[in-house]
Amino acid sequence: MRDAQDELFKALADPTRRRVLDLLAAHGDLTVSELATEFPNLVASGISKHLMGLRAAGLVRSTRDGRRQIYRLEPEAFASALAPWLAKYEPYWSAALDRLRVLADGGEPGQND
Amino acid sequence: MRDAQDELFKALADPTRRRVLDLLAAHGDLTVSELATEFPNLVASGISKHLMGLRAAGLVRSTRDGRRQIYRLEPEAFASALAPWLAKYEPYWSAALDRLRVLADGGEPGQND
DNA sequence: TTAACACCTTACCAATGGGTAATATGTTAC
DNA sequence: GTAACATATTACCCATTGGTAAGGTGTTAA
Repeated sequence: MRDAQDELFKALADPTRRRVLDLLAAHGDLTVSELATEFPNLVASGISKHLMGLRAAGLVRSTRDGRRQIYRLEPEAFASALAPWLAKYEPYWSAALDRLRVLADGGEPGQND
Repeated sequence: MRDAQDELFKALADPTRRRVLDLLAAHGDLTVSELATEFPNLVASGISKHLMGLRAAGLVRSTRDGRRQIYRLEPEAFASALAPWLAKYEPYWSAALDRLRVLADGGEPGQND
């Protein structure tokens, strides 16, 4: 685990892991099985491996509940790895983000993507 | 080029490419040779390959000046791929970014990282 | 205590990716 | 025109990675 920023972007490189993070960000706590139902084209051990990766990167944390393992986002680690990089590029993304927010205010409510 | 967001995060996964983007964001226009001097442990064709990758992802653009190739950031593509993802996680990073900004105001001036 | 369950771990495979070396292409300088 | 230059392209190597399959560990239920 050399650099947190490195770990973060390596974790974000895979669409499955990004989706896992999305789900955890949206729903809070989720078990492995609950996550697995969102990836029907993937075998259980595949999910597990991705979760291990995210845990190794410090982006998620897991606790045990009986025979189930509950995963949740680790917001501080996530944010503290991301923020310095974001700060460098703020002039580039801030305007685009503002435009998105305006669209979201005027448009139909619901999930964005 | 299936998804712009996918291309973006795949491009950001490599530290060399992130550094190239950093340099372009900081200095504006740079030739391949100028970029190459920042990576003494890398052979010229290696840089070229990374630049091709960034160009394929639409994150940089290149123009010709005689026998030199000038690369620059493509801010709109960069921002428009990043913004929707950022919006989803805004609650997570915004506080950390605020803290960074406060530190930057009170601390010594210079490059952040 | 035995069976089903939830998840992890390991072994293995094919594909991708970052790196170099060598070769091509186009451009300025001589 | 020929040589040096700047960059791109190709071929190749090795490490990493995403995926599956199979087996292991601990836990609840019967």
